Amino acid sequence: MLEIQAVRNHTENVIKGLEARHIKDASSQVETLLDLDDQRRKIITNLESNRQEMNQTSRSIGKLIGQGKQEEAEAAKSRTSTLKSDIQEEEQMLKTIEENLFNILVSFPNINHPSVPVGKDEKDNVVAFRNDIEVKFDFEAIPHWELATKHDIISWELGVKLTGAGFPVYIGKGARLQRALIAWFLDRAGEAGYVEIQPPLMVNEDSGFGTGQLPDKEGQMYHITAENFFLIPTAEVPITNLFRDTILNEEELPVKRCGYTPCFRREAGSYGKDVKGLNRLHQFDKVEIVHISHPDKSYEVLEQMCDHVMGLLTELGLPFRKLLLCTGDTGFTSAKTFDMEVYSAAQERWLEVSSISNFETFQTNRLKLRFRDESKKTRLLHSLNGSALALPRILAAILENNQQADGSILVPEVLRPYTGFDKIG
RNA sequence: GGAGAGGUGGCAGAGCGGUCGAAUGCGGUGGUCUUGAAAACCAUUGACCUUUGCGGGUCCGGGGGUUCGAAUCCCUCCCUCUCCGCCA
Repeated sequence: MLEIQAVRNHTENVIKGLEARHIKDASSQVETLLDLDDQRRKIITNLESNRQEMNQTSRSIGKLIGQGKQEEAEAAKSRTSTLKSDIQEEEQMLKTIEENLFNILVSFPNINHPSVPVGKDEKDNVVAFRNDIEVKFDFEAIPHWELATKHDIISWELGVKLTGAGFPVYIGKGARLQRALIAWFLDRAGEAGYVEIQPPLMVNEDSGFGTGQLPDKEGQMYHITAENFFLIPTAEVPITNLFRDTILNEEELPVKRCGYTPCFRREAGSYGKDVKGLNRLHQFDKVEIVHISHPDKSYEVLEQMCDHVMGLLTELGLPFRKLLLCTGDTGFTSAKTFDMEVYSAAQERWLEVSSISNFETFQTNRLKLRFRDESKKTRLLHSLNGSALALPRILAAILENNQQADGSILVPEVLRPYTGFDKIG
């Protein structure tokens, strides 16, 4: 959620930012917002002076009665009843105005960083880096869903039997390879200074609001109605919410956390080749890194996080590219996002395996996550997170890119200590 | 699932319907003392909103009510803890 002060102080910027995001009627919406804010502050001023008088008068009544001045006490009482109705009326108005204000404010996406290219959709994203690994086959490469079935390491049918489409069952070496990836990712994150967290996989509404899934985006999450809990769509939600309503000391920064969790997404409306095999699932595994940063350092941190993820991809020997997302493709809560995509030689397409974002104060404003600066003032921190990494597409890429002419699949060197085997098949 | 207890400042823990943003202790910070440290002593120590500033206001789990006035009384919702039952 944008800070109202920021909208007030940098109005032009905000309007431009919203327009770059293709928000309809950005400038008139902002105008409405500022108008409401104005009304709000006027009412507060009035309300507070009435309350002041009310407090003082009420207090004097006690004294007057004590002194036996009944008449004066009665006069004061009648004054308070006038004040009381004024106050109630103003409170009601304030409540309405604040609700309207809040509704507009939560509907606004984050404003992009100036370095983010203006664009409409994924076609306008910019390739920021590409490594020089190339995968070529002198035989007919087959996609991972066929490889998985052939080696009996993933069963789509059994997943359907147990639950439904998008819930695959990993078997034998398939399961082991997943576990190896998770362990390796966590170990590497730990080496990079991220403290490992095992959070709950369900969160309450407050948590959903804190990271920006609620309101409005609840359709993307599985909802446990009996308890009003939500299955987490990413570890970002519980791990970032660890710091909800927190004031950190500057010495405690930066805060670095990581965690492995399954992620649950309804993915309503997805279909076609995008959802084939492991490309899009309702439940998948992911290791997430979360960073709470001093506002002056967050863009430095964003690059560090990207470097960490690129390091993983390099060690896995996968062809990848780093994309800077344009304004139209950046997520609702993010100010700047890099996606990492791995090339799948068998599918002949790029697969998104990581998304690394700086949310600046968009989440921390909702979370009330602040720190005390040198002058002892509280200020909002910046929050960032990134997948390091999401499992299914990495698994898909490994299977496809590492397939051999004899049909077997080589396990990347770095994973072998974790898998205990060198190849599948 | 059954029964009970409770939700107050960073923590612990008082609080008569009015002078309570709230005693006290611990912790934190600054100081005195000390070669230094500890101890002791003194002082200080919440967040938010509004205001250029002075100041003012709000907040004792959330919401509502009674009252001139509510942390204190009433209603309601939420949450936590303890015991019993069931159970990995």
